[in-house]
Amino acid sequence: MAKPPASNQNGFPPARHDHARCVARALEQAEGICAKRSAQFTGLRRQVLGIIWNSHSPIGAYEILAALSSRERRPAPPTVYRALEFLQAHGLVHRIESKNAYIGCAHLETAQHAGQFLMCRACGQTAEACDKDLSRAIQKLAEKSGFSLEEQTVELSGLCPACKSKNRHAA
Amino acid sequence: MAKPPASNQNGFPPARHDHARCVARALEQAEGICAKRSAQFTGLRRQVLGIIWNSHSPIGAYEILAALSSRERRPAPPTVYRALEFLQAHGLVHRIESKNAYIGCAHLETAQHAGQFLMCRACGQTAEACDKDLSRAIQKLAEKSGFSLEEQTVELSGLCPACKSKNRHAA
DNA sequence: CACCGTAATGTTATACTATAACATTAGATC
DNA sequence: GATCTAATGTTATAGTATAACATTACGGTG
Repeated sequence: MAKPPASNQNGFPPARHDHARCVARALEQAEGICAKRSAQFTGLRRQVLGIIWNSHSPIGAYEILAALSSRERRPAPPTVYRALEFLQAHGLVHRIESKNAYIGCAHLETAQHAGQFLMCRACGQTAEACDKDLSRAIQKLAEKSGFSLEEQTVELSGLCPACKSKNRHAA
Repeated sequence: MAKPPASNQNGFPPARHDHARCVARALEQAEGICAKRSAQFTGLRRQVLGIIWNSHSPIGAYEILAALSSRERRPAPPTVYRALEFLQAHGLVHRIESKNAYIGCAHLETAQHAGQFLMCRACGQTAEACDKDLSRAIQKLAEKSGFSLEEQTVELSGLCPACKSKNRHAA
């Protein structure tokens, strides 16, 4: 059994952690998930997922495109968007609507779920929460409104613990 | 004292309601709010707000631009985006991130607040909620994570009560 | 193994969303 | 009415996303 991913209880990764493990773990899990569904986890898709997992901050489609490019190879936008579509469909990445950007799913063990994101405006690091109480409150609001809930976007912006304390120490 | 805006308890406007009253009320309140802050509620800004309030569905910037255009007058995008910027800054409209679109604020009496939106995927109608329990759950999640919350995006998509019952009768 | 059909990727063009930078006009203040 | 600032106009361009069609790679079948 693989060790759990490096992260504090608060969902934000420690400032210094073995990030290679985060990436390797995500790719492994993705591979397993795709195999189970006989979905093709192709080289391109793996590469894009790797690029996305390169950091814990959401990354834009055109940044991915740039990372994918080299002297010999210069893919066009649809290449990236199609890979993203696949990865999103299988719950391997989430789209951050308020940033037009994409981030790797941090809860691959939880089948199809709507993410709740805590995004630091200073360092960009983004934690994915899966808060029961929050989910329940959303579900209740929907019920109360006679609304049949299908999808949800919950994106919270502010300062992560690390940047908050940095700020405090500064002026 | 003006009558409250037409709406069911669930936040969605009744299928048939005196929509002219919604618009008039929004414009009046906006006028008051701007006056209080000595912000200029110019003709253009009033016109854009009126276009946005023309329906209870979010509207895109370029749709607003089209509505603003005529044979004699054909404004450029910045005209609309600047008006939107002003209206957002004063809490008169909200941006719906997941749709790149804008909707009139339905809670002008509540000073600067983050909206919670219930968006019908069938008819587009969007209700703005201000759910205490949901807000509390979000705040709690932030605290638990040591996160200093500044802004939030909560956008729920699904079927509104009316479309839900229509769907049930069909099929 | 050769064939076929489908899924994936490549390629070109274009649509949609948003802003930078500078010019002009309109309003407030004195 | 001169002057200063806020608002709007104008031109150009950046950034995000998809449509449509061509080609390639892959899995199954005879």
